[in-house]
Amino acid sequence: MRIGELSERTGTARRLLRYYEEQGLINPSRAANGYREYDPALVDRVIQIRGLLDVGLPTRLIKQILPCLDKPRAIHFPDATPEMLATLERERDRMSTRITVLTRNRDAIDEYLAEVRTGAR
Amino acid sequence: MRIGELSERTGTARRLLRYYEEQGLINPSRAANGYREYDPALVDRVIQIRGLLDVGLPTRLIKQILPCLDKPRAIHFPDATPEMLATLERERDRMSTRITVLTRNRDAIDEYLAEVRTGAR
DNA sequence: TTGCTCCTCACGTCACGTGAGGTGGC
DNA sequence: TTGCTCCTCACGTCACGTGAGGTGGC
Repeated sequence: MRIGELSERTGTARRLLRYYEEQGLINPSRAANGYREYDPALVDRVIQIRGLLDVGLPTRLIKQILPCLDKPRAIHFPDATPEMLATLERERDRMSTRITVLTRNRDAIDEYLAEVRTGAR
Repeated sequence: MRIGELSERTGTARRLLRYYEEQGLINPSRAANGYREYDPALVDRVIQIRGLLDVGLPTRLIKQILPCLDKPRAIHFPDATPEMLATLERERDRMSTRITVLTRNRDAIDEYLAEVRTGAR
């Protein structure tokens, strides 16, 4: 598929799809006219990239981590160096912390909204 | 307290505390020698700011939302315009989405780590 | 031709990081 | 004086946003 379709299917700006390519996270081929051609499998990949960026991981790290998270996983076991595993563990813990903080903030806003609604009117 | 202590207590770089001040999110007073003086209540406030930035809210929006989230809440009911409430609702929903995505990613990494550990050695 | 998508620069933005160069208090 | 914290610029970075100016296919 071309960049427009991938953009729609992943909810990601075209500019960013080109940026991720520039950073080496995806590698679309080119049609004869120069248009980028994306494999359908890249839909999931882009969504995953977005998720990891969302966590705060830099593209440099995502580039290293992505192959580990591909399936079938067993094939990629040898790819995982002890350093990579340590990094993943640290990041997983940071993600857990972020989930906690996010949830707390979300609930605070939610509570506030509930109070306003019962309080007013 | 001074900037160093606030930095340590909130896990926030000094540079960022000055940045948040520049953006109008906090307003420390000044000692005679020019040093910033922070009220202890700002510890919670800074943590909350970090949480909201973490969600992806821009400082401009946080500046508007913060007073609504202060306690005691009842006092601030009149502050909440319908527009603000709509904004808060949208952001709360976006936060929920982010929590879901984050949790899914965290679990994917967690699963991978578990598989590697039982698979290897 | 019109209207769509695609392309490549390339500058702007926002929340940061990082240092230079200097001051005040123990 | 030494060593700490604080100060104000001010440039750099990274993941974006936004447009200019141009091309290809229905």
